Amino acid sequence: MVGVCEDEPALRSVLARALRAMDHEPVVAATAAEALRAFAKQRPDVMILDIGLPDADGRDLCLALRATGIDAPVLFLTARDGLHDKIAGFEAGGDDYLTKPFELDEVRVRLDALLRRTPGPAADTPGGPVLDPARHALVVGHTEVALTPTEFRLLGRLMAEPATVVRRHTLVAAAWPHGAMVSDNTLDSYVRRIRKKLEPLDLSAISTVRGVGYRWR
Amino acid sequence: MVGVCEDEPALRSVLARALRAMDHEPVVAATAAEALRAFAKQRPDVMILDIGLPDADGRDLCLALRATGIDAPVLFLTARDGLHDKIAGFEAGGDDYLTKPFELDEVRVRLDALLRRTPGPAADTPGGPVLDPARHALVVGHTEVALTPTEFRLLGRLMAEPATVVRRHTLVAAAWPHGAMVSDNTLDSYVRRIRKKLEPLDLSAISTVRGVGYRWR
DNA sequence: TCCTTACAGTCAGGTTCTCGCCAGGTCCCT
DNA sequence: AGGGACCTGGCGAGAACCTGACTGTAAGGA
Repeated sequence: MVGVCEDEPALRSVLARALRAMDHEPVVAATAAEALRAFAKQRPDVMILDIGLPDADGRDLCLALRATGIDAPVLFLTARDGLHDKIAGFEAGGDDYLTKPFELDEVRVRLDALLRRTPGPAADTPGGPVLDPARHALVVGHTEVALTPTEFRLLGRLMAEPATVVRRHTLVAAAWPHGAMVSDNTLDSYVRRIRKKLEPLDLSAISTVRGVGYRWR
Repeated sequence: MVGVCEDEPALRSVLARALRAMDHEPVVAATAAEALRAFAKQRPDVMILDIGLPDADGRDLCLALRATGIDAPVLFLTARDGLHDKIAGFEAGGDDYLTKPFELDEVRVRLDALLRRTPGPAADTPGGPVLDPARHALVVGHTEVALTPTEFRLLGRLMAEPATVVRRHTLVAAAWPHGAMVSDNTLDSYVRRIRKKLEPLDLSAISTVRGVGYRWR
C-alpha cells in the first residue's frame, strides 16, 4: 500500500496509474488534511508527499504523520531543487527526495529501495505460525511448509482474519483471479491440500463451518 | 562507522575528513578488493561506493558485499547521471544514488536518512561461499568458480537475500540492462548454467519455487 | 586476414508439478 | 431415510521448468 499526497490532479492520476502498474495499491489524497485522515486509516507501507500542498507544507505533513505514529518511509516530490530545500526535507524526517520533472522509472526503483528496508510485520504472534511472503511458505518455528501460489493466497485470506469465519465466495474471490470459473468443489479441494500439508505440524488450524465457510483457528 | 570505497585520492580524503566532521568514523578503501576485506572486518553501518572503480564495477561490489552478509545500506556515487545507470544501481541493491558533483551537505543528510532506518547489525555467516567482484568468481574455501558477467549479477542478486524467494522479474531486472528483451527461457538457462558450475562443490544452492522464482540457501 | 575462444540468447524436446475437476464416500441436519 | 454439504483420492491438461544443443557476435591472437 502506497500513500500519495499531491494536489495537482493530472500528476496525481499519473502516479496512481503507475503505482497500480507496479503492483502497488495507491491511497491518494489531494490535501494534507485528507492525507492525515486517509493514511491513519489505511496505514501505507511507504508514502509519496508533494512539498507544495495547498493547505500545508509537505514537510509539516510529514512531521504530523510521524506524530500520529505513522512511521512509513517518505519520498518527497517537489519542483524546488535548491540544496536548502532538500536538506529541510530530510531534516523533517524524509527518507528520499526527488525533484520535478522526474521519470516514473526512478520513482519505481526508489520506492522499491525504501520498501526493501522496511522491516516485515512485527512478530506479534511469538512462536505461532506466520505466513512469510518472502519465502512463500508458512513458517512455524524453524520448520517451514512450502505453498503453491494459489494455496498461499487462500491461506493468506484465511489467516488475515483469525477466529472469524470467512465465507466461501470471499475465499474464492481472494484466491482466484477476478471472474474465474471455479467449481464449488475446487475450494474444498484446496482446503484439503493445505490441511494435509499442515498435518505434520499438528495444529488443528482450519475448521469448517457448514453452510458458511472456513475459519483459521 | 561509514565504509567508503573511492579510487580518486582527493575525493577520498575529502569524504574521510567530512565524515569525521559529522562524527562518523570512516573506513576507507581504494579498490573493490580492499573494500571487501576491510568492510568484512569492520562492519560499517552504511557504505558509500563509487561506481567507477579500477578493479570492478561498484554495483558488482555491492552485490558481493551483500552476498557475504553485509547488509548495511549503500549510497552510490558516480559521475554518470543517466537514468539507466541510476536504475541499475538500485536494482543491484543500492539504497540511494548521488551524481558528481555533489554537495557534502547532501551526502550528510542522505547518510543520516539511511542510518535512521537501519536496525542493529545482523548475524553473519562465516566460512560460506564468497563472491569476488574483481575476478567475477565465486570463491568457496580454496576453490573458485569463474562466472560470466551475467551469471555474476544473477547469482549476486540471489545470494543477496538468502533463504528468501527472489521473483523472476526481480532477477531479470538485476541481471540484465533496463528494458532488455529477455525471453522467459533465458533466465532458466542461466540458472541452469550456474547450477552446473556449482555442482562439483555440492552445495545444494539454488532451489526453484514454481510460479514465483528462485531461492539461495 | 583468418582462426579461436567465450559469452549471450534462443530453440525444441522432455520432465515435473500445479491446477481444476470428477466420482464416490462420509457426515450432519431435517 | 433422504438430501445437501463437505471430504477424499486420484486423474488429465497444460503450464512451468529443465536440459542439451545451436547460432550470432565480439574480442583476441597467430
